[in-house]
Amino acid sequence: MSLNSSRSAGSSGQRSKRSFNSNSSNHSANSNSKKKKTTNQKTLGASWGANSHSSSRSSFKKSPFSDFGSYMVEKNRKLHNQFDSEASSSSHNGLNTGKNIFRGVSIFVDGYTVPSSQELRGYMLNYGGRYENYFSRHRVTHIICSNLPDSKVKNLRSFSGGLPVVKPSWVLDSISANKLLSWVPYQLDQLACNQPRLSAFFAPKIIPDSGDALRDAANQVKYENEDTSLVEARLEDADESEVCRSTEHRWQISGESDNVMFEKNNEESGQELHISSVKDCEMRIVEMTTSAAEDDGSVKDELQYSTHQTSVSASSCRLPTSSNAGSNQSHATLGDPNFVENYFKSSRLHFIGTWRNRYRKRFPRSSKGFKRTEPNLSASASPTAIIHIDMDCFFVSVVIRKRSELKDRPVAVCHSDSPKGTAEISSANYPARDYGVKAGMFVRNAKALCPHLVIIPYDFEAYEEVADQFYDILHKHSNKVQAVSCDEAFLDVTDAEGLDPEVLASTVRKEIFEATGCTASAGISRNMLMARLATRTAKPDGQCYISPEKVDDYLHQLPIKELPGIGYTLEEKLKKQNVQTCGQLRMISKDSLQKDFGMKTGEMLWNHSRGIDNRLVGVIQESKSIGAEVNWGVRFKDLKDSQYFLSNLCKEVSLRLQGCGVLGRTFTLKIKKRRKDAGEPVKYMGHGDCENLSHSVTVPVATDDVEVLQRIAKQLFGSFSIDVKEIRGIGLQVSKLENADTSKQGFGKNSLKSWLMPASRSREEQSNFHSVAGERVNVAFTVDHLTDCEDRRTDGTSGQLCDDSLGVQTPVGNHQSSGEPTLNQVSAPPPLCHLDLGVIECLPPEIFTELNGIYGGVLVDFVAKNKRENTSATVSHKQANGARNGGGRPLFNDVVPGNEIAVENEVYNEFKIFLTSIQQCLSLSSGICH
DNA sequence: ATCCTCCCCTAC
DNA sequence: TAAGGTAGGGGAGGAT
Ligand SMILES: Nc1ccn([C@H]2C[C@H](O)[C@@H](COP(=O)(O)OP(=O)(O)OP(=O)(O)O)O2)c(=O)n1
Ligand SMILES: [Mg+2]
Ligand SMILES: [Mg+2]
Repeated sequence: MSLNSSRSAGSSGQRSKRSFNSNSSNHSANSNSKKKKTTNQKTLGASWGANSHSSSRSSFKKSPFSDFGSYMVEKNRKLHNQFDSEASSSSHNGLNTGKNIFRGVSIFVDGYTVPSSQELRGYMLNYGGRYENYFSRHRVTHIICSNLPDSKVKNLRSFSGGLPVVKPSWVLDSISANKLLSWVPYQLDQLACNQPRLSAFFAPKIIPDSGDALRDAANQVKYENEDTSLVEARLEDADESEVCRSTEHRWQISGESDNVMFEKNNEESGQELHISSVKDCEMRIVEMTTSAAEDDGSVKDELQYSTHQTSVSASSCRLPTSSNAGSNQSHATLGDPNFVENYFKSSRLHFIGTWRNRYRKRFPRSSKGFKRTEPNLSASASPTAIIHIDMDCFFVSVVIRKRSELKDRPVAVCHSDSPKGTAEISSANYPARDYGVKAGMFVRNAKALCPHLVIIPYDFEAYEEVADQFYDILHKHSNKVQAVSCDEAFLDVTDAEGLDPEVLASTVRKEIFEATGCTASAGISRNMLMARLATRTAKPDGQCYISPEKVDDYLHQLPIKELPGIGYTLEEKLKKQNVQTCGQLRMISKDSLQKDFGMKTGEMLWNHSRGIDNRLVGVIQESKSIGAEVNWGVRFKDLKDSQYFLSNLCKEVSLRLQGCGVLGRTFTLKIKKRRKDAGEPVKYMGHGDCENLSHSVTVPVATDDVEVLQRIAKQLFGSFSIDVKEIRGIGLQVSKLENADTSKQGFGKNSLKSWLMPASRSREEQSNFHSVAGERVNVAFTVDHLTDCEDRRTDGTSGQLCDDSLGVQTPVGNHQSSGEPTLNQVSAPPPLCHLDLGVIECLPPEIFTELNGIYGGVLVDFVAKNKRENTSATVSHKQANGARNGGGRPLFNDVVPGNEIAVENEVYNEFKIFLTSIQQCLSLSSGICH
């Protein structure tokens, strides 16, 4: 194949073969030194953004008490701020009936506790104490912890600095007793002889020595393992039992038909233990579900999320006795209470999955994709020039760039170096690939293929840094950059006048190498599809141009699996039609493809097999959904485990929403349920063969509030009626996103917001209150909500315009926004903080109850709180401050507006209709609330 | 037709 | 031990 492919635009270390375009004259490898250390601008809340991450990491080394997981910097900042405002507000909301039991007490919670640190925080908040997210000898008066592993006791002893280290039951018992009890009887047993030591104040709580430890372990690998029963099997992932059983199950192992190990895992052929307890468990879930679905004002507290204030007032007397401190540790993976956090911290897929959002923050540029009708076709229009560029074996390259002794050896990135391990290879360098080692493979299979494979650990921070440099360079050379992933992007260089795209690609690659010490490869062609394919040919450390005339030749022999968009399943389906190459694919008519695979997919197949691709290189559009899921290490012993886990997942999702500045209305809970007959997965702590279930609900008020999320998630969870022991994975996804700023302060031209607004915002509005409201309700609500409980951005325009997020904020007085055509659309009900207390208080009780239900039960507390406060001040408070959990009410209230309600006011009447329509939306869109 | 929900598929 | 996430595209099938 006479494609114009060249190598070595950048590397001199292993200066290779053909050098493209001799322009790359002299860039020696040690030009590394002149690297401009890219600055630490980076992202705000995201984990590996150098700013947050490296700072949190370095502080982690010094201060063992700082939280360091994903988003934790942001989280702690918020938590800190929140405590004060929550505490001050709760001092007015009547919850702290128990007076200020903990006045003068300031606790720091270390490690896993029962109840959770968040619950303890809630107790302190409501009973006059303080809660510190970070340890500080100056502020903390008591350290709370229970049942630390011995390894940690020593450290605890050294940093406690003479402060009391007591069990959580001290807090609970004090609440029960309604007075502050002496902490002495509650001193941690393990520290009974508590010796104050000021010195080792910053002794690490956990030692992040992973790198060397891993390598040491590698060096002392025992090769005793001779069980190598190598069997020809193509399916890595399957539990062995499944291999024989199911023909239709999809094994996601891509293109791995080589030798892999096939182990017999015949222990425990899936017997059900404790049938009775399983049944019992199900019963309880069912009970919860129905009670939640029915109109049931009083709620079972023991099944609630560990949200502080609520349970305090309702069950503070019961909790202390019911929860045995430290007895039950069976959360996911050996009872790590911070499992979610820690898990994400180590997950490579989480890293690459969340990278995009970090990139968004780093380059919020809104230079939008350009429109062109026929970008692809005839040469008559200015021929497009697309460059696709991708780092070579990215994760490996970054780590070994300074270890030249490894460059020619087979190397792979993996958590484990065990020849028996089921850890996955993340990336393998090219020498390793010669042995057949590939990303996604179990390390034991990789080792079997390549016994001398060198395993190196992850370094997410470094990946993030190199990715930053990578994109800095790309943006320098083109303003049409479409990020694909942390190591891969498209450039549209059509408009790069006078610049040969190949020269440009070469330049860019050279700069990347000089800046990062890592090589990249590039493909150049007329569209994104062909550019991407060209990159494959170019790798490693090369570039390749595919001219329009060569496209047919290039594709003819190409296996269809190589086409982006064709994965395992499509390949298999097409194989059944005797289609293996693009040439064969072309023989099938578009109609036939569309009949077999659907309209869009059929067309995609038809187009791609011909090298046609009409996509445009464009800026990443705003995100449509945000979620988090964990499908590894998930093993629940009882309902409590699962709810604790889910609660943490909600926290994570809430933080991500806040981190992205969006609120969401649709919530989807995904559950992986062990398939019947599926035994313990081949992969350690994996999910194995599962059924994937999902339920979703759409609420009328967009939110990012953790408590609302928890409430919703719990409700959804209940709707599954699943035995928690069968759960192998959980995920929560939020969609129908709205911009938080416009949602919270933008005033829809056509929504309830304006007339529920505090009068202070608009005098005019106030004076016209009745008439205006009446009119508008008529137009906007009765019509729209009935026809359309649809998602809508707060700005009617599809939302990408910066104008709206920036300035517009149509001052309320402008409410008429005069006869906008958008009157036909409607916004969701306003955020809590925008409700006019006066209006709310005057509502008839029935309507108030309904509204409260719509707001997830927090309205009652909102009113209670605000009645005692300066109303105007609360407007600026974060919504969460007002979103106090209202004592475990069901998420949705089923009180149907009674027909007999005396309507003395037209406004109320319209409002009632609005509520009713919302109610309909709710009950229809969610299968769980009738 | 067009929407919605519940999936499946794909890519990194 | 090990860290199988994330988000968009899209199809099937039901409700409107
Ligand atoms: N199954 C996978 C695929 C990718 N990655 C991570 C590691 C890779 O280094 C990075 C980039 O993915 P690429 O597909 O670009 O693969 P590489 O860069 O490693 O190799 P190549 O030279 O083929 O691009 O994403 C991963 O962890 N697991
Ligand atoms: Mg790559
Ligand atoms: Mg890539």
